[in-house]
Amino acid sequence: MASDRQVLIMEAAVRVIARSGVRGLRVEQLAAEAGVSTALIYYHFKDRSGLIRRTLDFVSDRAVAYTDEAIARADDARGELEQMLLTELQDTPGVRENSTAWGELRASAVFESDDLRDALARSTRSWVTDVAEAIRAVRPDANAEDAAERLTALVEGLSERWLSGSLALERARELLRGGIAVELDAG
Amino acid sequence: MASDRQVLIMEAAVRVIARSGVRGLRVEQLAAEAGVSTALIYYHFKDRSGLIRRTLDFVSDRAVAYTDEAIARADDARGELEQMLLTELQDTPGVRENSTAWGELRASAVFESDDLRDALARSTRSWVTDVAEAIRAVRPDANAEDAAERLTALVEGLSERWLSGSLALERARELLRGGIAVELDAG
DNA sequence: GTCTATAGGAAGATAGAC
DNA sequence: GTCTATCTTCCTATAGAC
Repeated sequence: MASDRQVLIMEAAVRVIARSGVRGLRVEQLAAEAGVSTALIYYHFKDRSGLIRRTLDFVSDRAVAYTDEAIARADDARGELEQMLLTELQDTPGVRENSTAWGELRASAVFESDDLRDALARSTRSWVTDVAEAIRAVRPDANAEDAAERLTALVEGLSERWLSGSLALERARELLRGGIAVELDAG
Repeated sequence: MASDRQVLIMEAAVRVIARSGVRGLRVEQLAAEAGVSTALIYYHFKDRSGLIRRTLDFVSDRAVAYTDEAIARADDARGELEQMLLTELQDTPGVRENSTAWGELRASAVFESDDLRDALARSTRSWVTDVAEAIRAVRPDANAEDAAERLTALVEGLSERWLSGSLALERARELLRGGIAVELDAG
């Protein structure tokens, strides 16, 4: 249900959000980035919060795509799990953009409508479920749901620390690998 | 360096930020909350961003105070560690306010000056160090630094999920308790 | 130090032509 | 579907009296 034009605008929105935050996104600035007029943005997305809401969906779809690619590169169940989580902690432009935007959307949802919060909760749940499944593939006896929920929350916490300059990327990745090991060791 | 009036205003600012976010903070609204005029706020804090910067220092000082109180209530080393971390996941007005503001600080630092980022990194580091020490008191042989960094990042991740409506508070607390157990079990 | 009143400027949103 | 032009609202910040 997203036209080419809409995709173009949402791609630009992710770039702007990654650069200035949801809070810093100005419709006029986005229009310039996308090479369209502000009126067109309102035409396609109704209003600013509609735009943000649609962009959130867009970002989480892209994250799913990244994750799928990452899984494809793994050659065993353990590697698949590591890939699923470590993918979010990578300094390639696309991933960094996506992670930054995701963190922003999460943070701004604290003050936004139930609509945005629900969408975010659904995306989160779906990610957790996928990770739980990957954990079961490695350790069928584990409490996979809890471990998955912790590991994904850990990824978000580490990612936010990385992006806010409190933690070096390589250190964040090392901590995450350790966290995976710890969860898989535990009953 | 903070007069009574300034403290009054910053306390009100934390309440407003917890309710509307840093981006949602309106100077006029803050003036009403604090029971002063907008002009007085500019008189004391120069401008909006000066106010926010000072308020964020105020928040991290308060977080340290909460943690100290929590530690005092514990009766053994393990309880001390749990208190230090679980304190941040509590739905009392003061803590929720502080957690919300802290999350806002972290999220907005992604796009702010090095000054703010450095202050945040220092506060984070100091928290991690305290937690690492508490871990060593329970398990002297543990890799306390890594565990502390993961557990505090986990707290932030869970807290953000709670505040953004993706996770029930009691579930977040349960996951955190589990996380502490898992880290203490591991070598 | 503190207030009232207001200047001045963004930024979201829309009207109307093409 | 898309643009140019503009309206209106809202908000930061200051001037000036007390």
